[in-house]
Amino acid sequence: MYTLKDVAKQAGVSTATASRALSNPDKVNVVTREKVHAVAKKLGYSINIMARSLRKQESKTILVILPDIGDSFFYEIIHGIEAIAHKAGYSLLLGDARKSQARTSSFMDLFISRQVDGIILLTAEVDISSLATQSGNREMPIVMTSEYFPGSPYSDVQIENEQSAARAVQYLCNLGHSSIATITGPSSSTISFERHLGYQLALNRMQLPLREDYILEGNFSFQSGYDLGRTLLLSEDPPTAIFCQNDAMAIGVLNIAKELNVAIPSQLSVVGFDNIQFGEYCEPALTTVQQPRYEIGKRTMNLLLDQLHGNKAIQHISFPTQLVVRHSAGPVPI
Amino acid sequence: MYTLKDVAKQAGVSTATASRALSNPDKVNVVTREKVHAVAKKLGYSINIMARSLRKQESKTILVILPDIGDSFFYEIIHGIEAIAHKAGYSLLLGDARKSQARTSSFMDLFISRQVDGIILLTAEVDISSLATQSGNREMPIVMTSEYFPGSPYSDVQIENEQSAARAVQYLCNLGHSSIATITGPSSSTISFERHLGYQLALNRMQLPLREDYILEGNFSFQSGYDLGRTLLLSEDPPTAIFCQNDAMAIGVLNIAKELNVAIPSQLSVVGFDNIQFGEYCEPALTTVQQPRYEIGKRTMNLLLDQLHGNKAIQHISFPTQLVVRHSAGPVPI
DNA sequence: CTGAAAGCGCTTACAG
DNA sequence: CTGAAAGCGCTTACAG
Repeated sequence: MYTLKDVAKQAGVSTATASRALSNPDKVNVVTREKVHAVAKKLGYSINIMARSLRKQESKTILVILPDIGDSFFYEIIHGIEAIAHKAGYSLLLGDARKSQARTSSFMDLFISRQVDGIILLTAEVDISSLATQSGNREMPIVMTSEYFPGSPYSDVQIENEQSAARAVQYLCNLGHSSIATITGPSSSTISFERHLGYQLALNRMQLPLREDYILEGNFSFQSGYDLGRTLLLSEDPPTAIFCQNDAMAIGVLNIAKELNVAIPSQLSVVGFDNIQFGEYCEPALTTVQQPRYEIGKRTMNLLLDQLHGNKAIQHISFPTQLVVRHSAGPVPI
Repeated sequence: MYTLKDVAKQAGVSTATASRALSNPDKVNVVTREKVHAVAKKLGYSINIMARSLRKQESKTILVILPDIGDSFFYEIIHGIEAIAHKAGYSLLLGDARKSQARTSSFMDLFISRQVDGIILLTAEVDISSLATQSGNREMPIVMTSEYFPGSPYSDVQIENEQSAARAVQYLCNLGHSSIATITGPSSSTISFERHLGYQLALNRMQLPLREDYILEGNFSFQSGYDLGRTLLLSEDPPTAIFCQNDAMAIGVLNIAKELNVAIPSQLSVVGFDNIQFGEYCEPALTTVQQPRYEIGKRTMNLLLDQLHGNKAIQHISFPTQLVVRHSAGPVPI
């Protein structure tokens, strides 16, 4: 393993010059520069970025905190983040929120403080105040996406949750449904709250009553969709349509419906939210709401970059969505 | 942001002692130690690991290279790796192989050299020789899993691919099938090769002929299963069963079968491999081969730890699997 | 355009 | 048990 010192010596220059030749080419005479480059290449020299980071007091690393590293919903977002980050010379460090919580001492504590120049939060399930404290009053650039805090002091990029949900429910109304139930996310989730607002809005617009027994709180998991779907289908007055606040729950509903021999979409219509890959391969393929996840990721990282470059203004961005009509929703049964 | 120097000063000791109190508690007088700890806590001090890494010449970081960061197949393995790594004080850095390839200069080049104490390869799609060169003859501890090179110079942990595939195909035979096709992975894949050996073995055992037209090469993607499934189903003499070398392709077959109105399992039996989460929610639920992914991940990291601790012996570990019988395979149609 | 020197925040022989 | 000092591999004012 060669160091800058080796390169400098072989090139017959000081380490200062070698460093400049490699990192600030135009501050160095062209012939010197080329000599250094040649030697570096010959030796297979590669910089020790820990040393550089230590010296420059920046890690060129972004911490991305996800709710669950196993949930594929986030990957397109991450790819978007990565695309921009890479162009700007930043690397990504992926952190699992559940662990971060538990490991206040080791994980957060360690990473937050110095290893990381900024943070992207894909979850609201972090102790944001401890996060602030940990970073020792040094203001850590933070951007949230996918989830956020109401009245958040951080920039965030979201989708139009309310309108999107309203449009999905409206779609069911247009198919003739008037008994439309909903399975929401956990009450702690802001986006769930907003999507539920959309559900209410659509019903309102159609002058349909809000029925308590048609509003069930899930937790965004397949299992909760399955369980609550059963509750709805076995109730005295089952709905003819269910709007699920995410696809995993919608797929859960599809499964329990199948089990109970409730035909979809002829007897029950189901609409999801997110457009995860699997929804396309469901039986029947899931009608759902598509978010521009890659774009969201890119935008999120760009916002963070802004902050990293000293722009303090906090921004709230909202992307529109699209209803993806497939085969899990149809006309109301007669 | 406080440094060790601040802690030392406030505690009235040298930085050497402060450092020892924090990292090597028993090398320090108990009262001194506690004073240091108290100050550290009061100040919210957290170590700058870049400085430590630079000084100790170790990063306490493991690079995990995956074929595709979006493929959820790998997450349980990663969780297993993480569990052991964390206990041993290591962090994980996730790398996407496609990018690593393309970015020989930035990604690999940078990470391989010093940021990382060891590497876990979940793919064979890396230029292993460049990897060796990049690491500058310093022998980098490497363990492979999920995929490997035949006659690999690295330790690896695998599953019994051949036996597992043979058992799956045997299961189809036992259901009365004799027209059993297979959709394999790419020919460059060692595990695909082994699974195919298992297919051949089972057919052989049952004295069934190997038909060239029943052996199609896919690439482990949903789409290839879909496409090749169509080829098989529309052929003159379609098989009554298809063994797919992974679940994504099996689900592709399920979908095209549905489209072509081929009933599963009454007209066509399908068996997959891997037991990805989605297979359980398919219609019908997928019969497949279950690998102990979490255990595999743990074992892999343990092997790497061995090497990190100086144990040079290379080991090849093989885990058994289990056939998960669900509803995508049934008796041969009469 | 180039170099000597200081310093980023740690750890660790070496003395005492 | 404790401290002074060197050093990990860089970068960057400061001089020249």
